[in-house]
Amino acid sequence: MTPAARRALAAAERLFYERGIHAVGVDLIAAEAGVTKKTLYDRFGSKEQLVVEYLADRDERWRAFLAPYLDAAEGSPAAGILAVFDASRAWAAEYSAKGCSMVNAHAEISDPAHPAYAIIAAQKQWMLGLFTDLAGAAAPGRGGRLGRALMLLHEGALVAHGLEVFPDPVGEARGEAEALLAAAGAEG
Amino acid sequence: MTPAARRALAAAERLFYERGIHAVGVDLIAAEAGVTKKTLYDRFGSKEQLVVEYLADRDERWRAFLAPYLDAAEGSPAAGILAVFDASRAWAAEYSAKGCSMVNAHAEISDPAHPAYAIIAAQKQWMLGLFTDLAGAAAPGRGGRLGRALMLLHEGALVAHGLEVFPDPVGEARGEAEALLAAAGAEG
DNA sequence: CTTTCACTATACAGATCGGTATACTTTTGT
DNA sequence: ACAAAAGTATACCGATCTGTATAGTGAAAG
Repeated sequence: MTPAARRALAAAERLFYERGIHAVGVDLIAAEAGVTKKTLYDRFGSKEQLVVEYLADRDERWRAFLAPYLDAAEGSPAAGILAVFDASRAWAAEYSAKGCSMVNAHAEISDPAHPAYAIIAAQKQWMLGLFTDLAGAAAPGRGGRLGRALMLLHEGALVAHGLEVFPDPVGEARGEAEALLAAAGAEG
Repeated sequence: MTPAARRALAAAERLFYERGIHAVGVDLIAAEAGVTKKTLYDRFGSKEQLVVEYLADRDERWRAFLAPYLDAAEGSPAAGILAVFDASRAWAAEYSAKGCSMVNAHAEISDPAHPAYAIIAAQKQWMLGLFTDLAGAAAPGRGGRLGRALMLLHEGALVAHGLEVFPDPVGEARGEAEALLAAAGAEG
C-alpha cells in the first residue's frame, strides 16, 4: 500500500467509524487524508471497496490487539476467556467509543450481496468460534452453550459501552463470565 | 395524526429500519407512502423530525407489545424477567430482523445534540431500569448486578439475532437468564 | 535517459439529496 | 353553504453525492 493510500484508509476508518458510512463522502475522506480524489480512486476503485478495506483492516487490528492477551493465558482456557474480556475492555476504552464497527456497519448495509456482509459475518463467526473453543476446553461437553452465553455477554457489553448504558460494561461482562466459568466447573 | 401522515410514518419506519436512515431519501418515503413531499413536510417539518418520530413510535410499540407479557407474570418478578425475554423473542422474530432499531440508529448519528439521541438513551435506560427493578424484587440486594447482567444478555441477543450469529439467540439468552435467577436464589 | 508510477490540482458529469414554491382539488367541521 | 384543513401534482432550488477527465509534477527504476 502506497503512503497516500495508507493515509486515505486511515482517514476513511476514522470517519466511517465516528460518523457512519453513508454520512461520509469521498471528498471529505480525500480532504482529511490530504489526498486527491484521483489518487483515492486509483488506489481503491470505489467507495464500496474502501468500506470493505475499512472493516477488514479494523478486524485485523483487533485480532492483533487480542493475540498477546491470549498468549499470556498460556494454555489455560478459562484464563483465555477472561483474557478476551480484558482485551475487549482495553480496546473499547481506546478505540471503540461508538461500539462495534461490524454491528454499526451492518446497520447501514441492506444488501446481503454487499461484499462487506461476508466480512461482518466472518468476524462474528470467528469470535463465536473462539469462545466455544475456549469454553469447550475449559468445561468439556459444555463448550457450545457456554460459548454462546459468553458471546451474548460480549456483544451486549460492546453495545452497552457504545451507548453508555452504564459504566464499564465490559468489566461487568467479565465478572459474569467468571461466574459462568465457576458454575460450569471450569478447570483453571 | 392524519391518514397521510400515518402512511408516511409507516413507510419511513419500514424503510429506515430495513435500509438505514441515511440511505433512505424523503422522495422515496413519499413515493412508497403514496403521499406528496409537500404533505410530508406539512406534517413533519423535516426528515430529522421523521427520524425522531420513527424511533419514538417504535419504542412505544415495543412497550405496548411487552406489557401483556409482563401482566401475565402477575407479581412474580422472576417470571417477569423471563417474560421480557419471551416478548423479545416474539418481537425479534416478527419485527426485528435487523436487530435493535435504537442501536442501528445510534450507529448513524454522530451528533449527541441530535434529538434522536435522547430517545435512544432513554429507551436503554428504561430497559435497564426494568431489569434492575425486577431483579431487585426477585433477589433482594442483588438487583443492580443481576439487572446489568440481564441487560447485557438481552442486548447481546438482539445483536446476535440481527447478525444471525447463531439460531435463536433470544431463546438462548432466556436460558442463561433462568440460570442466573436460580444461582441468585430468586423467589418464584 | 526515458519510461513508469504515484501523486497534485482542477474541473466536470449526472444523479440524488433535503427542502420550498405554485396552483389546484378534496375532505371536513360548523 | 362555506371556510379551513388536508391533500395532489409538478416544478424547482442549491448543495452534495459518487465517479471521471484532463493536464501536469516529481521521483524512482531499467
